[in-house]
Amino acid sequence: MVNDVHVSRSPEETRGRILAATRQLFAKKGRRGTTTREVAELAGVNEATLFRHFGNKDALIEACAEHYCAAAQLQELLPQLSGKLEDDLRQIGRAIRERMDEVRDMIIMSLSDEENDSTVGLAAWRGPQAVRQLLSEYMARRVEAGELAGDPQLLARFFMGMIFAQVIGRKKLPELAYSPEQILDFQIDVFLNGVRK
Amino acid sequence: MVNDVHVSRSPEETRGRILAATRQLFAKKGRRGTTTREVAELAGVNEATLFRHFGNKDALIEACAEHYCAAAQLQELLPQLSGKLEDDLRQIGRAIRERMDEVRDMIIMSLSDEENDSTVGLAAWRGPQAVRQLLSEYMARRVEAGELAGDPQLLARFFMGMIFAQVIGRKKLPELAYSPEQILDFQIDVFLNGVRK
DNA sequence: CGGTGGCGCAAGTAAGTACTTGCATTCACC
DNA sequence: GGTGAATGCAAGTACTTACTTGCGCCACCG
Repeated sequence: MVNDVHVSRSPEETRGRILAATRQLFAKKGRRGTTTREVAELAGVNEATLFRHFGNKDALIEACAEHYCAAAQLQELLPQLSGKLEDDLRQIGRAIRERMDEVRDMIIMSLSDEENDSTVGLAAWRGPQAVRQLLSEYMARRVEAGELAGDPQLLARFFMGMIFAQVIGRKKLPELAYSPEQILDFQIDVFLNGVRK
Repeated sequence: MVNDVHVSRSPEETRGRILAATRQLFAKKGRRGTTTREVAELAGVNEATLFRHFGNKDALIEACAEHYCAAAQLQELLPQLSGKLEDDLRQIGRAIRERMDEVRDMIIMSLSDEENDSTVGLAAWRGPQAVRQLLSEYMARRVEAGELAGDPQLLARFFMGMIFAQVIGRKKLPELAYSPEQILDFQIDVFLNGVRK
């Protein structure tokens, strides 16, 4: 017996562990800063196994981006909204924030990616893009109903930008004494009512 | 004569060219993705010269961060504001946007930096942090004057977040048919008046 | 005019890294 | 119980990269 840790792991599980480790490390150290050895070690597999699964490093990155950047589930959320604007926006905002939190690593990674049209870059932004499209349509409906004013595209972008800034900046700027939910409330409030007394 | 390009360049100029090249490449490819050879080539100097100036790669990065992340000049702007809230905010917003545009590369680089307390990370965020502090104080004054409502810290963070999202997302999301100035106008407008009709 | 300091150039070193290979081991399933 | 697929393991290859070194060239300054 060479290695005791050989306890009935399916190839799918192994694959998943490698992908998880890849995501984790790439987010911290970038595509070139991460070595296949590190990934294998963190995943608890042998480096050779990694290559047997994915062929080469680029394919691993591609698989990782594909795996973690599935289409957004906002589409499922939209039909079941209450109809009350403020509640809707809060639910949408929460969904977007959670989604962005999940792919935060990938987004940051894609920001500093050298090729602008790389697989990672495209995959990481596909989710947000789809969300923005849906959000634009939602805003357009609300504008048409006379509840909002302005260009729906701009409104959607602004709305997502608010959340984006919070998700990205959270780790770098000193912590505020507010929970994410409180901040979301504040954002919705400003978005809807403005700050002028 | 081995190399014709030896025409009276001061050491300071050489140093500056290396720093500029460093910034440019690091922004695109990250700290590990960039090689000293590339930097030297882009700067038009020999690789050995680079090491003679900075010693090693880390010191080069440090010098680069230090060089391009001097304290913000918002402090100079504040005293000469008109006093009219909307105009003030527009001027402040413009200054912040321009400043963030300048250090955008460094910020992105610091986002994906492995060590959270690295020199680069700290230096790149020093500017924004200082700005946020000043902005908080400005907001506090306006709240005290009864012109704004809410926690000044939150207001400042929100304000900067708006601009941050625009600066960062500009290159990745499909272009909008608005100029940066128009978008700033829109942002100020939303910030001040809200979007509810 | 002589020296000194900044630089180019070429070659080299040591370490890291992507990726391969051959073999032993274990587990699942027939 | 035997077979095959998935994996661990160790060693190795070819390449890149940070960094060094020794040398000669040239501009400038006294």
